[in-house]
Amino acid sequence: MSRQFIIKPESQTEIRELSPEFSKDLNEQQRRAVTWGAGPVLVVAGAGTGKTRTLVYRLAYLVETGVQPEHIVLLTFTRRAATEMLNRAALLLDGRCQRVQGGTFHAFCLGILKRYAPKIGFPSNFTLLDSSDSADVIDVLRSRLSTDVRGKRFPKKRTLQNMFSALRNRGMKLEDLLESSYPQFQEYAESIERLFQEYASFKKEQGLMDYDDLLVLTLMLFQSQPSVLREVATRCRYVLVDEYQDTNRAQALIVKALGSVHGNVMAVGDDAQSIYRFRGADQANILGFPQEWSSATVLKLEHNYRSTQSILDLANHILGSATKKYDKELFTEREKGDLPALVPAPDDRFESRFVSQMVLQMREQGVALNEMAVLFRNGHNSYDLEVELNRKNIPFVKYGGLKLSEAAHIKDVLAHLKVVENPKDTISWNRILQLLEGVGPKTAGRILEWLDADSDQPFALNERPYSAAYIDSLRGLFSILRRIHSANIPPAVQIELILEYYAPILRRAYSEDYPKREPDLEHFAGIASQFADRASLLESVALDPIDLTAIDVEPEENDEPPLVLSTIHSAKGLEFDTVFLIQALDGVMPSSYSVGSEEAVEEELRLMYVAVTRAENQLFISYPMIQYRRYEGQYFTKPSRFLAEVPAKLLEPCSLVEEASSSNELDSAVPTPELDEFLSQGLHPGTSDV
DNA sequence: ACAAGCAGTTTTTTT
DNA sequence: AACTGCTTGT
Repeated sequence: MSRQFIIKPESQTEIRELSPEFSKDLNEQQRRAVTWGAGPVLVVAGAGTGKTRTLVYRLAYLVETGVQPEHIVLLTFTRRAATEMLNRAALLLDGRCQRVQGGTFHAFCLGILKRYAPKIGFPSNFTLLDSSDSADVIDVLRSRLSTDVRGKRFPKKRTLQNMFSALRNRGMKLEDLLESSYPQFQEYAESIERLFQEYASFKKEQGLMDYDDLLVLTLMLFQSQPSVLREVATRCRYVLVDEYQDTNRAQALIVKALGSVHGNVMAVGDDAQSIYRFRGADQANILGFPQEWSSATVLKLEHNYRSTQSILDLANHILGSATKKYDKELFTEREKGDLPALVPAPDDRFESRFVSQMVLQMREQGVALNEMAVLFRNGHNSYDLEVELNRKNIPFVKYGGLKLSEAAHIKDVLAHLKVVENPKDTISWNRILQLLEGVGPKTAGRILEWLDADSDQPFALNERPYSAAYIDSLRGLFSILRRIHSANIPPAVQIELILEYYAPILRRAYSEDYPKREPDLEHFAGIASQFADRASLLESVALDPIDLTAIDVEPEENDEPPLVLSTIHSAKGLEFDTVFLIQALDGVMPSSYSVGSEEAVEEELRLMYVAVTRAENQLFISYPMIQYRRYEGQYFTKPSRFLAEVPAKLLEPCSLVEEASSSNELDSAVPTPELDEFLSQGLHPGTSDV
């Protein structure tokens, strides 16, 4: 070991008082967190207690007291959260924190790996796989398996991908994973294990990394190259981690590594809002932080500034049945406010009409559309409502659900770009070749064998026994690839060229609904034009898939800011004057997938808690009493078990009544004897009209 | 032998 | 809306 010289910190000798204009914005608990000196600390921040504000002021405070911005690392859950916090801190400081290292764990690790990849046997221009890319790779390997497992109930690519992901970021053994989560596949353990190995070596051979690799390979790098770790960790004088409750084991180890030199780690989170277990998040990270960092202090933020007392009462009640949590009780100094309403609707249509009419009514009363949100468990829970909103001309944006870059037609376009960027990308080659008429899986595979990806001219067609059936379209494809490859043209123009080439293919491949897909391509072209080069476009799309409907292509000046529709997961960290929680059904919340496991059900409970605590003033929870299923036809639903026992003084049962003038539609829609039975065992509608 | 078209099943949440 | 398996057509 080389000699070490200890030098004293430059500015940190005394922690200065917060300047007065800072401290007047903070309460006592927040101020303690903001002005925390050195050493590990966990800030348990309940919903609506000013967690973001605290982090922003913490950033500003550190910079203000002389810490160099590039020595601060801010790790967040989304890139949006990082930019927002850095911008807000910059406002407090006249822009002096631009150089804070910030972003998601994945983006941060990508930055490290780009620099050090050769040290762990990867090329420095490795390709990043997004989740559908990696599923495609797995599918290729899966289809190569011997026939004894094909055709039987061998897990599908997405299932395999989820298994592999769980193995990696939780550090589990396959045997245990199968036993606990996939007992039906235990007989295939050997083949799955082999596939897992093959997937890893395939990625290494081809220079590919998936999301989990970004985390796990960074850890491997740190482990095998202590000098790299020291170099990185030395620059991490202050590490701030947001949403700590949703970190997985690998991420917790990365935090541990980054803090290994200075130990100034501030983790901020709310154990009650841990909702990403399915992705490997481990609530044990936040619950065990004090043990992991032996000298850690725990600070709590409990003063809620967001919600009325009534909403908070309901939230506290819901959380009351959670078993694992830090003790904290949120309080507010706000008024009591209206009771949250529980609204059973006869069916989906009624529920949509209720929400849309209520939205209009609230708008009349002066609540802006973008101050209201409709939340739901699954991306597709809002389809019916979306139709209704369109019919009523109510503008909305939807967060969560399908990503733009996961739509098949966008993936087609992206595959062309990827092939130009990396001619060895056989997955993308397969995709674009099969778009040609007369080319299927077999032919595509054969053409690929004939191609020479290593040559200087990867997009030149050499002499091969191509069939006349597709040779013309193949020439067309290569001609467009050559044009994009050769000229140094901006990505926007490259996209234009591809779109021009792709337009007839789109019409042929999606002859039924191509008019719906064409606007997405324009939208994508608009986003792509903002990037300086192809590589950064592809990287950004992989790291942070674009919401399909979240951005208007060109937001017009006097457009009213739209109503927000969002999955509960995507609404994390947001707040709204009025919240509608729809489809609050058993089987949806909690999801029927979760009911086998107590832990999973408890996560669904926290999800309900997150949804409820988004609301500031008004909260409406609704569900349809009847739904339709393909073959069974109509069937009766059950309201969410989390709401079934809530006393009426916390959650007011309401009923929907059709206005007298518009006939008795309601009566005829509901078979009455069964309805009576349903109502007698469940909730009793009150008399409030809507 | 292989591609294309049709019918029926199945959909959580996301970096 | 996408994926799978089956049938038909080249």
